[in-house]
Formats: sequence, C-alpha cells, structure tokens
Amino acid sequence: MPELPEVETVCRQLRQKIRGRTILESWIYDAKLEGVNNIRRRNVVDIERRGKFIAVHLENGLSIKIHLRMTGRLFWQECPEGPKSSRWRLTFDDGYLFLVDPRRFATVKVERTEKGMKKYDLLKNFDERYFLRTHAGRRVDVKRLLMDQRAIEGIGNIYACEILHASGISPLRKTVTLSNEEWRNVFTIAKRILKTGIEKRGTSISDWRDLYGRPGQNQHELKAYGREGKPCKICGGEIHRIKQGGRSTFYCADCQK
DNA sequence: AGAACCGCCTGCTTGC
DNA sequence: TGCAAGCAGGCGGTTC
Repeated sequence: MPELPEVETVCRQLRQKIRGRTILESWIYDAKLEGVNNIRRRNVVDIERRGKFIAVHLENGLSIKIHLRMTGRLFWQECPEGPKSSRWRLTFDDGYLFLVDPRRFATVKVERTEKGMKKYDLLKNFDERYFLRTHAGRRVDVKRLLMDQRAIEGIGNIYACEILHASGISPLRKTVTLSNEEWRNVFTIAKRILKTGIEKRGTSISDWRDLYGRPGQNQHELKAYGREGKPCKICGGEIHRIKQGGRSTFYCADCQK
C-alpha cells in the first residue's frame, strides 16, 4: 500500500513528467470521482507530497489532491487506452496520466492550494517538541500512534512495523510509557527507514508500482513485515503476527520490549 | 475528550 | 472443480 516512500516516489516522477505542462482533458471513468472539475486547460505549477496526499498545484490557485489509499496507483502511458480498473485520466500533449485503483478507495478532490506546511512530516519540518507535548502522554498503542496521520504524516502499516522492529520497541507498548529518549531514537530510525524506502522506490510486496509500472525494491529490506514464523533478523527469535485495531502487526517478542 | 469500532470496496486465497 | 466465505486495510464517520 502506498505510504510516504511510495507517494514520494510517484511525486518525484510526476514532477519530472508534468510540471509546467497543460492538462488538455480530464476524463472520469468512476462516478465516485465526480466533482473533479475546473482543471481543463490548466497549467501544472508543481507537485508536492503532503503526508500521503499528492498535491498537483495548478495556476489558478487550485490543487488536485489525490490519496491512493490501499490499491491506488498513478500510471503514465502514451496509449490512451487505460489498464484494467482505470478510474480517471488526465490528457497531456505527450501522454496520459491514469489513476488505476481496483478497490476504489482512492480519492481525488480539487481544492484551494494550501499555504504553509504542517509540522507532522518526519522528512520535512517535523516538530519533535510539539509531538512530545501533544501526543506522548496518550494511552494508545505506540504502533497505532505511529499510523495516526494527525500525529505523524506518512507512516502506514508496513513502515510502522519496520520502524518499531528496528527500534526494539514492542508495538503493544502504550505511548505514555515511552521516554523522550526512546521517542527520539524512534524518530531517528524512522527517518532512516523512510529515506531508504524512497531510495528503493517503494515496497512492492503486493501491487505497488511506480509511475512507469516498475516495482520498487524496498521489499528486500523488510525485516519484520510479512515475515510471520520466520527468524528475526536482529536476534534470531521468531516473528509473530497479531492484530491491532484490525490491522496485522509483525514483531519479534524477544527483542522488541 | 479520547479511544474503539464500522463501512467502504474488489481481487485473491482458503475451505468444503 | 466450483463456489462461497474469508481476508486485506487507510481513513472518515459514528459510537462508546
């Protein structure tokens, strides 16, 4: 599923491909996406990642905000015929941008371009002190807090598991039990893991592909997620799978305390 | 107020 | 073999 590294990957590719170009046509295949109007003949000023959102800034002070949710992908191709499960298509003078989404969870909205930047993104201007002041005292499982977009933007299930595994912290710990030092260690490790994810162009364990349909390479870096019953790559213990809030968590009970 | 739960969706896997 | 049930999960809305 697209998380921060996957969204960043596609944003960088989009910036290369459509910045400064004009949207010639917008075509909606899925009625759920109706309301994507007022973008025809508009020039693309820039592309920006905001958490897991892709913001395509237009010249008229509006932005297209895309959220890929679970199975959404953006594809560039020169052929006007979209792949299976195409939901939306933008036409440019040298090709087409498709939103492909089998599960139909992805959302597209046109709204006023946001000014300023939130301080919840670990790879932008993350405000550690604000985080510790606002969220560190909560009584929610630490893994669920890592995935709470109001606290930290961009982390989903896969990277939350990887970050906690590398940090040696049990996903079941309550947020309030972590010391500031432990939190700072989590931030440092999280930044490293997310940056690696971007360098590897994302994690393609199921159906993630980049703008040109190529799989990423970060799945080879995973040490916890999807490794139920296999030995922990840090201590040799066994990776367990549990449910937290309806989502699978993979962790090592021996070295994650 | 904060934490937990539910519904949205479809393709793939599992089980009889 | 074929069909149905089970499962996957981000997020907004609702409930506890």
